[in-house]
Amino acid sequence: MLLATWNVNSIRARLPKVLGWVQKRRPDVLCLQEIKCLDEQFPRAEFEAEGYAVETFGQKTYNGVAILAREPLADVTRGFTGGDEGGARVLAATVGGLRVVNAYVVNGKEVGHEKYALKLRWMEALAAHVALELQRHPRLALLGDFNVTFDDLDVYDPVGWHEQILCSTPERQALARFTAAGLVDSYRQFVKDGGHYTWWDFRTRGFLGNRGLRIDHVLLSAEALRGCEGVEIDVEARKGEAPSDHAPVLVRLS
DNA sequence: ATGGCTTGAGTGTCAAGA
Repeated sequence: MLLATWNVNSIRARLPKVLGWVQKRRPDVLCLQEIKCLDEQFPRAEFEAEGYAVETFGQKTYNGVAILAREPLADVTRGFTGGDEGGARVLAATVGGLRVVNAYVVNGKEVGHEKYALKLRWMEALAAHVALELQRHPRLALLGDFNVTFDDLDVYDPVGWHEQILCSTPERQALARFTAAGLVDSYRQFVKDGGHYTWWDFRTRGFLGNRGLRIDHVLLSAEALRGCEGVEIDVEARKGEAPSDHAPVLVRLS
């Protein structure tokens, strides 16, 4: 099973890019973040025509997540207890015996901002939710845009980003709650060196100099990790006309 | 450089992203 996550920064603005990528890579499960539309505005028919089942949890203008899968999506849940404050950001479903939890973590704006406090609260509530999901579904993947780096290996300029948003100690501690609950950062099981990122700033043209951050993650339970054969950040998808500012992350599971 | 770029909303310019 090929499992993927991609913050597409508007599915309607990115439709040709995402459709072309799906045709090329044929992921079995694709989790999307920042679809930025209502459920009824999602280009469902275009993906169904490619053989995908589609579940969405959207809202007007901001946020919004979706799961596409080549097998039926069962036990679909939208949001979680304690997560309403952040908007439409978490969508879960079971596919092929794997519990898939698709998350778009609150950005937080800047350290100390009220949205930063919301981010930390929201992540704590999500950790509690995922712990419950893990009890019921030992084979689980929590994946998406976490808006947090694990450590300085995930940062192109650790001095410049020191204790800044996406890199602060409290955010990293909140991220560590997921690993403490038994989930593993699949990427680091395979890639031990730095310089591998999933997001690059539009404004500074960060992609040109690979000035990026690794903030999109695929976390796997021990049972799911046992079948993990490889990981990839598809930087090719960050190139070309009108790309998202994020690249997709893929994992191969047996 | 509270900037630079991109999107959505809505038709002038701001909010939000990370």
